[in-house]
Amino acid sequence: MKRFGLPATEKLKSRKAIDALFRGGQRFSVFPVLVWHRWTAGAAEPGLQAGFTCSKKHFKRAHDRNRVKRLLREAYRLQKPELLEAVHGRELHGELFFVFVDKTLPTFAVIHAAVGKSLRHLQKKSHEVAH
RNA sequence: ACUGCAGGCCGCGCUAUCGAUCCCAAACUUUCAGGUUGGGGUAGGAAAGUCCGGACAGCACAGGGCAGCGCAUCCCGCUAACGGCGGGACAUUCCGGCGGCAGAGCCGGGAUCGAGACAGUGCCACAGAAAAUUGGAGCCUGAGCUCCGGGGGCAACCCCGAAGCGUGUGUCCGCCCGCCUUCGUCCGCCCACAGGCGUACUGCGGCGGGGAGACAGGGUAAUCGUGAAAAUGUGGGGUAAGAGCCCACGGCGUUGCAUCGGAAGGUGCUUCGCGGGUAAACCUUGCGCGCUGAAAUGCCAUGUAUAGGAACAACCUGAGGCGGCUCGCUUCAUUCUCCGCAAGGGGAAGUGUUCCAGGGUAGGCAGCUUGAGGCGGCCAGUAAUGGACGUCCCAGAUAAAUGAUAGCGCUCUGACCUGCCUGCGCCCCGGCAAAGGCAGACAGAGACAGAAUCCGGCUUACAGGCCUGCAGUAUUU
RNA sequence: GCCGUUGUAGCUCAGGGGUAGAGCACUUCCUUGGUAAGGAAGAGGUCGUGAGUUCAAUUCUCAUCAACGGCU
Repeated sequence: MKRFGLPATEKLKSRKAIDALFRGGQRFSVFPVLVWHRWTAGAAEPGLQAGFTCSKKHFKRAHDRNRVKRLLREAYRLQKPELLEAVHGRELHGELFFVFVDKTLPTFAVIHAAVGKSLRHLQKKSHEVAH
């Protein structure tokens, strides 16, 4: 498997799963990113599924929303392997959702830093869940 | 060369690393399927707005009426179709140039939701007499009514006064009778008054004309501060005053004829008329329009209520009428006919059994990308566009791919720096130099914007660049 | 993706061709020992934006921008 790949199976796509995550999941914020997460212990297929979004209120143009989501996805893709290893070791299934909450178009550096920090935080959270 | 207008076109590139998705191939694990490796493809001119027109799909469809919606100069053409596009013309209007005293006219370019205001209805604030068969002021007329007196002066004229309007306007003359009556006035007498008597004066009275005035009535539409707009303009005649009332020359519309044009329409003569504007007010005329939309539609998986469909069975919706009465025809009522209304047409209806399906769930497949397709030159055409030929397959996602980072290049911009060229000017005459051009360095910027069934248009957004045509300005030849 | 509605004062809304209004809020004054209530006066508008029709547009037409709602 590619170390930095992000195939469709690692994306959170089911409408039901997303609704459940927003209803029953936990969240924390590393500005300008808001992260929702939910963990299932002892899952048959351990792994991660992630989704990315931003508000239509803050970005009117579809072109700008696409840009924000691409940056989020790219930052996640490049920094996730560490977390993924930890998750596989503890036999967890994690559902993540990254929401961009700022109103101005960001640079890649800002996104990269925020996502990296939130992923380290997530690793701590997964550790708590496993024990 | 610059500026302006109109039209058309392009709308960043390359490399490396790490990814996403679709297609093809290979081997691997293997139940479907999945990942791995290799190769190839992957956003626009507007993908946007969703304003028109279609393709495609489902449903509906006896034939009309009303309503509703849309279109609107003429001719020809293009297109699958259009409210779109191309060419030419007409009308209105704007701009520039020529022309010229001013104009007429000519040339070039732009804009136009450009049918109808002699079918009807409505509206036109404020102001103004009046906003569409109007009548205030003014002007003219006017039967009858009121008034036109006195004084000075030779006279011209001056002064005071009538009616009336209103605060200074406006103010007569002729004739007849000068007779009759004694109406009027003055004086005297009788007398409380009424009345009577006497005397004198005036010219009373009648007729005709003129002037002034108020008002009933009538005529008139030339003038009237307005207003966006005031009833065809100018001149003459005409009249009590006036008026297209009449005439001449015009303006606008219209009838007919002639002529030019294929037509809209133009020109000339002629007939009749001259009651404004507004139809992006209602409306009228002509033409066109079934409805819903890929979340359409078909299929698979899951499948418990029993709303639905089909087949079969027998009693076949309810009420009424007719006949040849176990049956048939017909009327009314309820319901459906998938945007409205009324009529009308068509179909169906209750019960049981069996089968299909099915409240829900929100997964998958097809539709889904080969098409009014792209590219290339050729041919036809002024062009829109069409034709044949060759060649290519060129996005297909679905919490939604087409990207991220770094470097190099390209284009544009510059209160800066360096070099070179031209050299307005200054002076010590070979130096300094405004402004401009070229090259380099540095810095900044690279717009508008992201497919969602697919096409044709329209509209809107857009850094920068390129091309074509026309006009103007300057310079050179 | 498709369909529709609404933009008027700080807020909530009228006005549907002829000088832009109401309620609340705001400012000043009166009243009160003071505040509220009450009374009097006042200020505040590119009628979302741009074109057009008209003598005249908040109103009619077209385009555009924004907000909101519905279909599933």
